[in-house]
Amino acid sequence: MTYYSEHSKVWVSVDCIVFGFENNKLKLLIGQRQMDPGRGEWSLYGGFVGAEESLEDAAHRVLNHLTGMKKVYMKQVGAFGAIDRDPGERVISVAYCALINVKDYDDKLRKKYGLQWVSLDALPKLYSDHNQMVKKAITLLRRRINSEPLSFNLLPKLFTLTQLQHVYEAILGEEVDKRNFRKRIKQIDFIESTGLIDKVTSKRGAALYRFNKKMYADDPTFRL
Amino acid sequence: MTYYSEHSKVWVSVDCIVFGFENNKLKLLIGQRQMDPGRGEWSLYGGFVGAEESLEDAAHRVLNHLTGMKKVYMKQVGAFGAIDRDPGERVISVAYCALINVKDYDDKLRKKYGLQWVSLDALPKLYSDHNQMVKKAITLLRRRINSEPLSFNLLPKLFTLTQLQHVYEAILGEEVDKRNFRKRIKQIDFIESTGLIDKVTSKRGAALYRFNKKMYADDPTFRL
DNA sequence: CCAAAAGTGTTCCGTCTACACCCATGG
DNA sequence: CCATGGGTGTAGACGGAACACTTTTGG
Repeated sequence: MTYYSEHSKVWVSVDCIVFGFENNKLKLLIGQRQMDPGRGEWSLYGGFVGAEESLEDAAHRVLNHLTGMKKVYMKQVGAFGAIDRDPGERVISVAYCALINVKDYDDKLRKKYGLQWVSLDALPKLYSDHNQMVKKAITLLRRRINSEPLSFNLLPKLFTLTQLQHVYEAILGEEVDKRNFRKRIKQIDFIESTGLIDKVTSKRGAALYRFNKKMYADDPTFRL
Repeated sequence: MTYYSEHSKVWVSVDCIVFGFENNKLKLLIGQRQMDPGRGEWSLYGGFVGAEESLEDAAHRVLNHLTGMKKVYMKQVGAFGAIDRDPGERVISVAYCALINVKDYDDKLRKKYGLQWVSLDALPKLYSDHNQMVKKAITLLRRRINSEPLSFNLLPKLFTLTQLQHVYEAILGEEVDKRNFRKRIKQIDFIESTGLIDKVTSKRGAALYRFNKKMYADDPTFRL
């Protein structure tokens, strides 16, 4: 197959931009590089794409390796291919954005890999072009949060409306009016009230809601 | 650098999704593959990414080679990396979307490469996953046309409001109210009327407008 | 003189926004 | 009993959508 062999191959990696939500803040999972080049620098977690796996598979493999979690929401952010983006060799990287519920994530695994949840407003300089990747991921999140049910991925299965509102505020970076927010939520029938009451976060108790996936699949219309 | 060499490299290509606007229709530039695998199938035009060029550079190189045009509007659509997406070898491809003014494109070059402008509603089955790429590109276009000044790339420097409206209708796939459209355009100060009149497309004559790039750069706010 | 495209305002309706007070309970 | 977070409605502003006729001129 000489047609292909005239051309050169390159390394391709995936980098995972893992967002979580904690203390009413949007957080990013980063670690310090254990290898050269860039040993010690803050970095997203990534991995090379194998010869026998798709980009999506590679991204899920890396994330699963890190967190033990499967079926996580992931979306491609884009391919990053500047020649010298990696200080070692020429590597093209495809960034993927994942949204996880921090509570579902085994903290022992987090510590095992030396990873940290860092608040987005306090994000340090990251390795290579990883800051760019994060920036693009946030732009995408902001653009999509009003037309796709993303936010539930950052919350437990059962959540209160106040929690949900805080997720929106964290992603949009601005405050939201409580009454207007709840008014709109009520019009969305796949966000349904379970009869349950959460007594942990408030004395009075707050109604617990959940995202009805099937109902959404039947009529995937979402406008917030 | 054993850290890298443990992993396998892959071929990476770019594919250009070239949109044009003609006869009030959005058109796509495609050709028939001249090489195996897939010889004779309709296809986007692509090329391998060289060891010494960035993804953007590769996309521009391919487009420039095809059309002779430089400084064309291009935007990354995404990376496509299913294992068997290319029937020959494992190739990961990054799709780029370009918007060009058909009139600026030398038709001799088009014929030289055997390319055709095909209306989007009559798009044939394309090679590999190219239909998916096109679909994603259109989704992106639709989403962005109201928040970014894309449409001017499909028109000559001077254009009439009716032409501009037709571009919107072609991209959105639905009719637009003339009076409402013009009302909104008037509020955008970087779409400015030159004093000129176009007598080609109408007997009465229509005012020619242009996109003032500098004015937009000063205040890049765009809401249509 | 007529066909063909350019150009022009107003009204209505629905949506978004701003805004303040009572409720229930644990400590 | 009080501090804390949960829960509720309305009025006014704004923006988008619907809608029809006059103008110009080349052929």
